[in-house]
Amino acid sequence: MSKPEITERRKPVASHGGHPCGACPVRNLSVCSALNDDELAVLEEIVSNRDIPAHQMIFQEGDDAGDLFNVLEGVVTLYKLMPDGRRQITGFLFNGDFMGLSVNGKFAYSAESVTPVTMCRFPRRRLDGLMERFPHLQRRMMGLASNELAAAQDQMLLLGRKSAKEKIASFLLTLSRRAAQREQPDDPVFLPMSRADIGDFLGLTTETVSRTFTHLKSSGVIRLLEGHRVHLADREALTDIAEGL
Amino acid sequence: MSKPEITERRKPVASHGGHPCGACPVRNLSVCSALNDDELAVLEEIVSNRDIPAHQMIFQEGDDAGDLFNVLEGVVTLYKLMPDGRRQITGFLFNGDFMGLSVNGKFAYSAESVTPVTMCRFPRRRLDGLMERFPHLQRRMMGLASNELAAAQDQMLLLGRKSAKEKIASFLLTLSRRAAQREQPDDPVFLPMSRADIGDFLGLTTETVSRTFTHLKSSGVIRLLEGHRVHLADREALTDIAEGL
DNA sequence: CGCGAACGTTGATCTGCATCAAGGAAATGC
DNA sequence: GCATTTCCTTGATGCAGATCAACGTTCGCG
Repeated sequence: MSKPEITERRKPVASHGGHPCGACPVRNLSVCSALNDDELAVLEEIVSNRDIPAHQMIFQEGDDAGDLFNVLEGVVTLYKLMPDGRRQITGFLFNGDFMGLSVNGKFAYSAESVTPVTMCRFPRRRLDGLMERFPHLQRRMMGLASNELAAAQDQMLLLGRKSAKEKIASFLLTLSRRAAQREQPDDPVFLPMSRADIGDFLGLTTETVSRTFTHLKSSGVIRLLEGHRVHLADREALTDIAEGL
Repeated sequence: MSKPEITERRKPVASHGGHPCGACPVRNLSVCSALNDDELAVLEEIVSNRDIPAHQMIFQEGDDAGDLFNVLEGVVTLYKLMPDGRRQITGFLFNGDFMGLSVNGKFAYSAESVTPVTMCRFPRRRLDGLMERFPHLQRRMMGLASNELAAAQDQMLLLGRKSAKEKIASFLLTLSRRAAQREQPDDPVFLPMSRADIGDFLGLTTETVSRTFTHLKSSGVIRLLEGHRVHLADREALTDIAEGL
């Protein structure tokens, strides 16, 4: 395959019992965790899957937000651009994470795959219908929105008031904690994104990100490993740094 | 009264028809706009009012988030603190604005009055009950959360990627637009908060805020008026500055 | 496997904003 | 209405991180 393409997989009609959503790898991480098996079967009626290669645009700021997405596998960035190309990444999404909250029916940010990604997709109108039927689904959505908002506020504190060192330390710890929540290894932290991406998330340049990693490494707090992984050698020191102590 | 105190006004039992919520100054700005008169009467059962003097703490990060609040009059800041005292203001609230979204039943930020404030207060548990009964109320809450999230993302772009001048220009325009939404004058923009507050919102120091105002003033883009007001003399120029053009 | 491009690191220099300092204006309290 | 405090502005100086530049390393692809 020379030209990467987005693959649409209309889910196979459930024929012999085993249905995708029930076997979903992120079933108890995401929205779906609010639903029991019967309800999940209803959800499955409106869901379709998508495979996306690395470094592909998923949607753009301002696009009609007809769909909501759930990341099953891989990493996604959400970001905003200024006319001159300055970029602010507002979040990295991992498996189980949800995206698509919109304002006036338009996406408020763009989304791009960092690695190859598998997602599932819900038409917004249909999902709204389900929320009317299943109030706990709506509760769950509200909870997710609240969490996102709290994360956004932490990020504002980071961007507005932390030094480069504090930013990198906070970033590593946040990734580690989120991995733990997904029941994935939280120590060698997986950093699939580029230095430029990290910079655009933390309000720094590539060079400063790189220098700061080097500095934390030579002070023995972290160790850079093969395959985009970072070992948090001294987690306590890292926590202190992150909080400015 | 030498020592300022928070006044709790248990609403008067509706006796002769005219009920506070129906006459609420922010009725069609806030959550309540989702409700018709009958539903509003139910809401009124669980609501109580509070008057708070200027520069008073309303709640603190980590407090049990038993209540939700709606600002009727005055200005409130939401903020986060670092152990060494660095502060990031995550938002300014005006009349009609809502606060109290929480994570794990705790407030994720502190709230403080900037001016004297009148608020109404809903016990969270009771409001949750109402949301089950009135799905459009839940929808409305979701909409408010989405808007807040979009605003938070704009603020991340501002904090991470904009210069001091761009930050101040964006700030003034945002305040102007929000005033218009509340059907208040959007041109002489009202800035009741201190330079220090503005700095802590924009990730700048007091001095830089002051210098940047002076600079915008001497380039004729704004005019500083009496009574914490700013006239946007050249709104187009301000817009261009805000977007980095 | 070997070539080219993208990515990462490191160094030298520059600059926007922070910090330090001090005087002026405007609230606040008696 | 005067004193005191707090806030705002302006100036001088310093520094964290940006920018500019160059080289090493990794990865995708033929």
